[in-house]
Amino acid sequence: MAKIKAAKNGTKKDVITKKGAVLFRKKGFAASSMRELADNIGVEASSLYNHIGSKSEILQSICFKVANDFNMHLNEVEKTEVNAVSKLENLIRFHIHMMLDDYDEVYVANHEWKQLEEPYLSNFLNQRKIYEGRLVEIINDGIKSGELKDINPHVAILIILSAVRGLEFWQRHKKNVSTTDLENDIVNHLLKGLTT
Amino acid sequence: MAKIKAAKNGTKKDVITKKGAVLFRKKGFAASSMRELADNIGVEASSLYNHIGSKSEILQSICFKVANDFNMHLNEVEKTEVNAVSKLENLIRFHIHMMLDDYDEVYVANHEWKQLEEPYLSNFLNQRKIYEGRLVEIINDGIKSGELKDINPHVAILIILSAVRGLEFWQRHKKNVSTTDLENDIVNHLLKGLTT
DNA sequence: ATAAAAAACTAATATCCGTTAGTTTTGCGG
DNA sequence: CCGCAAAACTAACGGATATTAGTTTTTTAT
Repeated sequence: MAKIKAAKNGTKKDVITKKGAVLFRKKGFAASSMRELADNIGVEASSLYNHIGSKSEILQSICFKVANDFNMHLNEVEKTEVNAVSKLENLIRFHIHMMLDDYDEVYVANHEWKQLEEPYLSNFLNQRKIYEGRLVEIINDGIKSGELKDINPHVAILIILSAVRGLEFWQRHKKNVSTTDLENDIVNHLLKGLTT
Repeated sequence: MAKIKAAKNGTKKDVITKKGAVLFRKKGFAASSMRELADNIGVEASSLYNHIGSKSEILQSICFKVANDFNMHLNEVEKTEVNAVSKLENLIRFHIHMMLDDYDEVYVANHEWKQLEEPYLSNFLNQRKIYEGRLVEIINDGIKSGELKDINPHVAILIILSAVRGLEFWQRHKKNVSTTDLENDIVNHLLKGLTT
């Protein structure tokens, strides 16, 4: 009946993946059915299989697209020749933008990666481990150069990544604060603290 | 066959709820089956219904027990007559302890509340909103008294709560850092910042 | 020891799930 | 306008799911 409308510069698989990200964010991957996803697109469930291989493949597309975006940006940051604090700030701002711009996809990658099947699960976790290791190295550089306090770099990364992830709760307050204010508040809090 | 062993000072429902928390944390609520939960306990799935009303009820027990623990502690903190920073530090340390001591339950309450059915879902979200509002008030007091920088209190709470939630990723590194060191690092980072 | 209560078991039901097969419709290039 | 490929449809599959009913076993209290 109704055909899947492919947005310009996007395949029909992309449409399914995007709608999947929205649905999986709202209800969770396991609690979302292919019939429900098809309904949201305006098509029968079986029709989806003309474009994708399986339900699991949708989740894979979402998770690895997000992981790749973060990896690519970190590559760029590492190339720049600035001090550690500048790199950190750059990364924090990128994470914030990803969280705000690709909300559904980032949310799903953060929350539903557990539902990935092997070997994708191991692959995903491994990529994350490596990513965090590279961030820890930046913190270590900052400590060596005296820019940063001598704290446990793993703890610092944990706090920074988690704090930014917390933006998933921000959708409610969106109206009251501008994105730039929000960004600056977060960077300031994480780098310079809360107390006077 | 094998009966459910009730731990001393706990009903059999408590045993099911605890095992449910572990299972739901590992696999997610929707992806966990009553048969699998029963297997973990060493019993047939139908036997569980002698002790609980439904699968959903297990999730409710977990989520509202956690919410209640946090509310009760906040009550105590609000009664104390100390400055805002002391209250904040107290709360941060409590969140850390809850995260480390009741890991499975807190994790499930944080991640699986979406699977609650109405009216429990609305009730849970409402409790959370009120809780965060009370935290915001503490931040506001701290700003008024000059203890805290003049930043958006909602953003501050967002960052603090999220950073502490990030401890769910800590289980891997547990071995390398003592709990007290971890606690102090987090409090310091959140209150005093990362830069020198 | 025995009766009552608690909690286990087996078996079954209706529903929903992802996915496949086979068929029909749609839309574009010639 | 025809033919072919893409993509929709209907129907069905086998399997898993939460839950119930009915029965038997186990524990508890007298």
